Amino acid sequence: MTNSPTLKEVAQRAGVHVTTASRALNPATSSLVNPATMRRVQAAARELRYQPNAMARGLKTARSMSVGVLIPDLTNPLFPPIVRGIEDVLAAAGYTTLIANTDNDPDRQVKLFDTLRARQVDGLVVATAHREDGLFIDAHRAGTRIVLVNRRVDHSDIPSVTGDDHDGIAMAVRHLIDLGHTRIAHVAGPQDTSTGRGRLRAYRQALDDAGMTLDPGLVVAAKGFTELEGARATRAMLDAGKVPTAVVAANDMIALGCLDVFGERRLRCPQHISLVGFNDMPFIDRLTPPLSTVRVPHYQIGAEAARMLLDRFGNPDLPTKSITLPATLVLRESTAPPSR
Amino acid sequence: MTNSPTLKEVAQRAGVHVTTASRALNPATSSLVNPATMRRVQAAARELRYQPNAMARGLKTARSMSVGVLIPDLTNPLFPPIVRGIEDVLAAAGYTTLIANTDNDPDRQVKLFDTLRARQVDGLVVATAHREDGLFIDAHRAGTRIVLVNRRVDHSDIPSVTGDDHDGIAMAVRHLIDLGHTRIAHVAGPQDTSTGRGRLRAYRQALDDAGMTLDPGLVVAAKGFTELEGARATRAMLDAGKVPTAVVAANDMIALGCLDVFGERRLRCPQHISLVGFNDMPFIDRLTPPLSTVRVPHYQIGAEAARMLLDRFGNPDLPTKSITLPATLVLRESTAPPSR
DNA sequence: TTGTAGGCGTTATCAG
DNA sequence: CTGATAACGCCTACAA
Repeated sequence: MTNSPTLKEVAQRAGVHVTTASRALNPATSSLVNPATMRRVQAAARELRYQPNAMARGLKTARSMSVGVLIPDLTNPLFPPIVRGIEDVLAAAGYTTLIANTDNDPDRQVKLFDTLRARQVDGLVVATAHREDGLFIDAHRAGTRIVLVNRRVDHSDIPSVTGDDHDGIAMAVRHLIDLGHTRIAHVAGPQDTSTGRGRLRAYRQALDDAGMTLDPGLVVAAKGFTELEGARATRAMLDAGKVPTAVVAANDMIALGCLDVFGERRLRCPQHISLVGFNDMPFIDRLTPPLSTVRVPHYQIGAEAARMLLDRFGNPDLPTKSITLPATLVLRESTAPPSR
Repeated sequence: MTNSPTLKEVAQRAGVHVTTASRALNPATSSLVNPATMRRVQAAARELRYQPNAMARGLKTARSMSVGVLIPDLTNPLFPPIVRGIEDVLAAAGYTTLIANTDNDPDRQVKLFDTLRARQVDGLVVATAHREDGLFIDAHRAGTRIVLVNRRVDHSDIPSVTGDDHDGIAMAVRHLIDLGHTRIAHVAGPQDTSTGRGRLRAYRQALDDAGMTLDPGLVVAAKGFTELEGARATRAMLDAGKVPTAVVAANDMIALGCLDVFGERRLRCPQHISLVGFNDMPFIDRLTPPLSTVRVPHYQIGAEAARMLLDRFGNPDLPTKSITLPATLVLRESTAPPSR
């Protein structure tokens, strides 16, 4: 951006040494400087619209005051609220957020991770972790500050903030049972993610708790949390002759895919078949029909993760913790008693 | 991130001087170095997972290899596609994107602008400009590299990439006229933005071109491109006793607000009243009813803006240009002939 | 082809 | 309270 004024110029204008100017402008050290000179320096800084050069400062202090955020894809409406939560908390603390889209591509993820390292980010918020993600396990072990959001890594003590998957699914299944459903299917998510796996387990357990036996044909797994994959998996189930009266989708994107297939097969929702999603992502309430789903407080997840990261900056030896935020069942119009 | 290896360490491991290591690792200068030593250096770099410190490099080269992006709010589904377009092009050129949300708050915008300046961004992509936006006019004049997306600034030669608002609205109005509508309203956007103003003008002109006289009561302006404001403005129009048979909304968010009010007033869309939005933002096709709207290629707008910025980095004296990308009318189920 | 010296803008550490 | 000096990690003349 052309030529930013430097501290030296501010100092000259104020008639003091660079060091003094530095001290005057730095809240932490400004108490050591004469109020009068302080005012002069601040005036000069204001007049020149001085902004300290973050790169120079970072080089000296070995802190970039920036945090990297790894997400699969910003255009998936699930993530912007999380990112906003992160940004709002971080910005208030003076940190800048660097967002990187991995597109679920491991190579890309490594590359982006390295770019972020090159930029000397002080820490990372990661929404793309897989259950056995060597990249983050190693980095965490090596001392990189990482907080996981949404998904966890198996057998690892990387701190994390997630929604209550287990309880969310339990409520969804319970709700369908209460409506009278007995053939409840699950279109699961990818099993190499903690969310995909955890929600499937929760579904199994919920049926078990209700004393219902599970029909393995009513469980299919999507290979990604996408509409297309949700549709593919649902089609596979239906094509195998398994027609449930209700479906619990592993997330809202997958539920969208279910809905697409219901349309193809002339299955009206909720008259012929009920559907529950997961996440309550933006705009899912305006679908036809408005989707019943499990709400997870995404903004708070992001905000909490950022706070956790900041805490760890302050005290690097803080014990690892994992926060689970409560889920809520949001009933709209995609669920109804089974038709006979 | 703990202690990144430095160039010095790489050099030591390879048994060469720092300078040589620097040259070996830098594509531009690597031709000056002995192939054998080059291999040694590269091996050492790989083993240490060396990443050049972007801050140190930036300090020396006076370029941060980063670009700031100013948007109102990431959770508005209009923006993620634009941001993705920007990021994809920029990342391919080795640039990092810094996203900042202004929330339409001028003070916040100034603050974020300064933060970005502090980070020494090499340029800016701005989606938040107002028609008379002193901040960007001044910055542009002072030599800051800026490209505007979506919105323009009046009487200014800041380069920009926008969708074809005029043609888009013209097609929408034409379509409604062709369906037989004669009482066509416009819920306009904020008039201090080029999009809000431009679309209103286009609406007027389109009526005029069709030889229809404009009923001033059928034009209301929202104070923001939001669902709430769209609803407020629509309510005001209806409360004034003006009931159109069709509405052209200044964008999809406003259209959402229109739909809300139609619901309140028991006006069925499209049976009783037709509606056309603008932007074709994600998920607007899954509404009840699926919204007819004007599609603007947002990803391409972002990508094109990034390319323009890169061009200007390469040649700072490039003449300013403004690119307009074509709009398309997307007909879905929110428009129908007027009922009698 | 490789090494030496200096400096980018800032702050930490001394000394005055 | 203020000033001098060095250093952060990298790059770029210039010299060898």
